[in-house]
Amino acid sequence: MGPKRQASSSARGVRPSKRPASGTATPQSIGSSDDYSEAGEEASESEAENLSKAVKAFSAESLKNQNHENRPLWIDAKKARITLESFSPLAAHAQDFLTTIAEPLSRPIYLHEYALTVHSLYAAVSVGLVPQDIINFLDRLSKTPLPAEIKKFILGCTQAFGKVKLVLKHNRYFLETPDNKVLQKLVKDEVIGAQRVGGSEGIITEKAPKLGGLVIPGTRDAAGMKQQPEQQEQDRTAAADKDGVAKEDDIFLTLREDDDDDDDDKHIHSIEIPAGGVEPVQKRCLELGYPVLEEYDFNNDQVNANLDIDLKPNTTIRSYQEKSLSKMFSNGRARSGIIVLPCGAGKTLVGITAACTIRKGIVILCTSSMSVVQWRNEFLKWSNISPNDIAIFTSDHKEKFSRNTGIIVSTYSMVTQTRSRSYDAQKMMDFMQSREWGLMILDEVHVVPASIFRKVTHSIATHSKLGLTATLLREDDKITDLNFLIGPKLYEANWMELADQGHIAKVQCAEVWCPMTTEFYQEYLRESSRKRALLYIMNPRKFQACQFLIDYHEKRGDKVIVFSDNVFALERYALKLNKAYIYGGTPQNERLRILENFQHNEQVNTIFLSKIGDTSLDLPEATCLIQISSHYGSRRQEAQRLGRILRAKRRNDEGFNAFFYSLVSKDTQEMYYSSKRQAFLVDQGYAFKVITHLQGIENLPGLAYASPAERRELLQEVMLQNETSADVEKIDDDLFGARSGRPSGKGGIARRGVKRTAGMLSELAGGQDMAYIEYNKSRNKELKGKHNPLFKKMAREQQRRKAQRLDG
DNA sequence: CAACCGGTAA
DNA sequence: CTCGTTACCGGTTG
Repeated sequence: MGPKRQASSSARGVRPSKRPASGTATPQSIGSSDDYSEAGEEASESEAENLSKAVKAFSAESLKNQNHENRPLWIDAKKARITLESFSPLAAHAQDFLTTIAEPLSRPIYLHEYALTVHSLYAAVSVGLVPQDIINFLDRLSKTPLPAEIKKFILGCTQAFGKVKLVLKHNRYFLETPDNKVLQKLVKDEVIGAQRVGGSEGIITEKAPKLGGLVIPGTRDAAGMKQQPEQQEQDRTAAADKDGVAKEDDIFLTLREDDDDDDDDKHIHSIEIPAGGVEPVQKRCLELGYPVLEEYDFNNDQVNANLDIDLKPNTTIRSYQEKSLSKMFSNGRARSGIIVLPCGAGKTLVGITAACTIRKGIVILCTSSMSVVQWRNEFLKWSNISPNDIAIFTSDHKEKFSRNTGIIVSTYSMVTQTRSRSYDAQKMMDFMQSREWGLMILDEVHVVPASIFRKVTHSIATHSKLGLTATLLREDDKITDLNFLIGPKLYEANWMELADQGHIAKVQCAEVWCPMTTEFYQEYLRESSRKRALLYIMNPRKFQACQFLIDYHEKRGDKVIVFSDNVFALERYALKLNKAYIYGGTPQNERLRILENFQHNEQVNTIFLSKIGDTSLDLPEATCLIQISSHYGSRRQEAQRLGRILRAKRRNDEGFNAFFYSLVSKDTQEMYYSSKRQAFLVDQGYAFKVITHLQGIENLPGLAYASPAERRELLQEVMLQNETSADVEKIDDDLFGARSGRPSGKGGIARRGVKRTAGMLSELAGGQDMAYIEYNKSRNKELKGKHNPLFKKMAREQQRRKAQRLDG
């Protein structure tokens, strides 16, 4: 807030007497903006004066003049926050604009809140907006005159943005700017000056290129309106006419005139930079306040071979996908940046369309080998690319495309491997590093720390980068550098809006409060934090709620997924309810079998998943999701999980077509985490209903843990589980310190015998473990067929897990 | 020899 | 703070 306070006090000194003539009818009586925003601290202003001003300002007459329903914005100058009345007739347009220039904070039903930040403005400028446009637009839509601080803020942080671009032309890097003064300044800088090619004489001046007609495949323009390709260039106009609302175009059109003004006599000044100097120069420019935009003039790239790829003729992309792509390609070049779309909204297709637009060599990086395969399949499904031109590069699959250019799909870990590589992998990496790529698609940007991207961008030369993600947030701050490592956020979709348009499912979210049973709560109060978690997860009332909900939704014909982060709880729940479950230790083929059954077998309507389901598991359609334990306060996980049911669109006629339950034990830590986790979804506009009692739960036949005796037994098991791990922990600390050599499967058992104190208890716990392996079989076996060494294998798995549990 | 499994480090 | 994942290596099998 520091700088902003300063800005406001200096604004008071200057005190602009009049709003700029923006041609609107807002009366001046409302007072200048700084009066308005500083009413609290300006002691000299008398209450009466303020009051009379306010009365005048809000009189029927002046409200009519202000045309206030066409002014849906409230702007808080001090916090740089913008509030949008989403019920306004102009809301749709305003929203497009706001998501471009500001960070959406919270978008519930009626009022949307946005924050103007340095980053958001950077992103806005990088998609081609001019600061004055931003100001004019805000001024046009704001209910009150645009505060001078905001104006100052916008101009202050955008004047240097977007001025400098890094362009790769004919295989050479150029630092490019329309402002010669800026370039002179940069050249004088010692770091940048030392890097440039051609000494002090090397400033190149040329006429700015006219925007070339570019058609993004899959859009309406591509389908038949090729005579007017310019329409595509300005996403604002595109957005305006796409929605079929032609009324309010005047705002956009007036802005556009300013834009097109003197395109003809603009010049571009540039210096050349060697490939090795890109990183230091980029860094230095950032320090100097001139963040470098990366753009790829792929249409004029004669050096790299063209890739033979196009979307299949009958594929059309959805409006928001088009919108996001138009931000990327709006000036006929490819901008690097990040596109944020909810899961199930077709991120892959956006990537594919981008690839079909650029049509050069392409690298795609994913988090798991599963999604590598998926990406390849999607490419074959949506585009006409020849299967020979798209190669997979993972540990167990090392292909090359047959012709001189193509697509490589790989994983982050494959590319950033620092340890020794296998011979084939090394050869493949050499190949990737030896050539130049047109586009690099970075999937699931949010799960990868910035350091990985740094490595990736260092090792592979690419003209442009496109990051894709559903939730651009992490609990740690490893994501912050992304703005400059990949590029600014180009587009962020509003989940609610997509749901309303029927692109993703409408979800009813509920938090179910389960009271702790007295016995469990007693122990909960006594125990330390580590054991507490198990107690509130294994709370019998929660179990019952889970059982009830599964029963209820299965009867409705829903497919139910139950999530539990805690593997112990996962096993216990699944076994008790006789459902199949998948966790990390479940072998690959078994996973597939279970998922297959879940998808097609009428008898299997519920599966239990560990954290494995968050990513890297291609879940079939589910319509109900129950969460019984989760990872502390991770908003990302919550969002990711919700995303798992967004694809479901069956039964569209009803109000909701998907359900999301979060089971929480009342009066425990879980309540706190839960509220933290929900923050993101609430900001996206999801309303969480709290359910304190599930109607009819008492009458459910076969309700588990209905008798005190059963509950006591469960408690005993849980406590035993606790003591086991706790004891081992202590002993480990005493004997070996934090990390001792890890014993392999058999060794673990042998070692257990050595530790006397733990021995007895582990033995007991072990026995119980075995008991539910048996149980488990009964269900998982039905699903998978008779003869199988799987039993042995699973038993081994269990042993291994147990050994690990004992170890750490 | 290719495909697959199990173990380990990160 | 635990869980899950991947790459790589070496061994077995058809």
